Amino acid sequence: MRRELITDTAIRLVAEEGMRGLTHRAVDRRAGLPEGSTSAYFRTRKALVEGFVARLAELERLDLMPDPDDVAGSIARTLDSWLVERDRTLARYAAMLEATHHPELTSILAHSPREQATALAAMLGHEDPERAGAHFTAFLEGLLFYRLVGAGSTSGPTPGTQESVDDLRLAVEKALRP
Amino acid sequence: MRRELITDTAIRLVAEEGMRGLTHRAVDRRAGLPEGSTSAYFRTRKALVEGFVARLAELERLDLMPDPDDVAGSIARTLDSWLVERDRTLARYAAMLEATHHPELTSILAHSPREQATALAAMLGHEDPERAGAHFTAFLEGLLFYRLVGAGSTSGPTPGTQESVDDLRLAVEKALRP
DNA sequence: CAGCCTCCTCTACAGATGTAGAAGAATCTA
DNA sequence: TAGATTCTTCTACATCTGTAGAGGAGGCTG
Repeated sequence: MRRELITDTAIRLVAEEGMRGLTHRAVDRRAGLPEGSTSAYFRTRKALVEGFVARLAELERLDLMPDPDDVAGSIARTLDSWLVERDRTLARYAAMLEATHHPELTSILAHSPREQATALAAMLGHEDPERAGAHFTAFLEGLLFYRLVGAGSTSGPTPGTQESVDDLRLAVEKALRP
Repeated sequence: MRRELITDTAIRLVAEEGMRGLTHRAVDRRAGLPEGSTSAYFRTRKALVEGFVARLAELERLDLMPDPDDVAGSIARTLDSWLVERDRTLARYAAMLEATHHPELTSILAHSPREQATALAAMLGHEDPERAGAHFTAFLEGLLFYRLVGAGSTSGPTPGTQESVDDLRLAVEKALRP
């Protein structure tokens, strides 16, 4: 339980201050724990990073498989929820960037929406489901990134509003067209 | 000139080790400069970060406006070149994430491909160029991110090859369809 | 009850980091 | 050439960070 308090705090810290802000003592302070606690649970920094990434993966292990009656709508709602959970999504980006030079994180992070997207594309009758799935995934990834940290973060509709969901749905619908 | 050596080294460092690896002394060592050099040119870490981001923006200030005779192809080639320039693009992602909690970086980074994308969408006869431009930009952003740090980084074609450009072109063509 | 085990807190310490200033080297100006 | 100005290197120091171990609090087992 202390363990989760620590990893959850780490996620918030990374979202707000970047990987650089993730230190044992900073987590202690932020979580209101006595100094040394984080260091006791995660002896090395590597362990702390892996712990926080694992927690992230655990929190995100919701399936992307959409409601067949409203594919675009349900995907749009999922995306919007990720925009609302800003901290978690930002922390995930930081973790993905980190995985670039620490390959062991890749396996922890892999929640592989790609296979799901491929399956989805096949389901919808694309001729090249493999590629279409990849492009579709890329598009979702891009929508999210664009709206959260890219140019769309200042200009787009406010996450959590109907307008935001509608905007996303329009984009998703377009991406789904074969 | 020493200044550029320092900022260019900083870009490489950030790409390879993340923001956490960006320290005055690390830059000195990496650039083969005597200890203290980076600290002399950029007295504070904030200055160092701003310096490296500014250099990044300077290097990327190439216009995205594509060849009208081969819109998809020229965009695909630009994207592929960004995949090839892996370090620079990774550093840009790190900088964008950093800008999330250091707003002053936003203005340095703003190279606004969005307006260009909007104009492009209008040119191609979209009914809602504003929105279509945003979606198009998001899609490009996503393609890049997906292939460089996302799931596509392990499975996609090798950047710099014809196959890579072709794959990107297919995606871009699709995104351009009204 | 005694002993044991787990969880937690505290403290220590070597090394890294941010920052600043002193002093030397190089270049320019007159 | 002499002096002034800028560029460069070196050094110092307070603080932060990663890491480890000693020991205490509390509960569980027999």
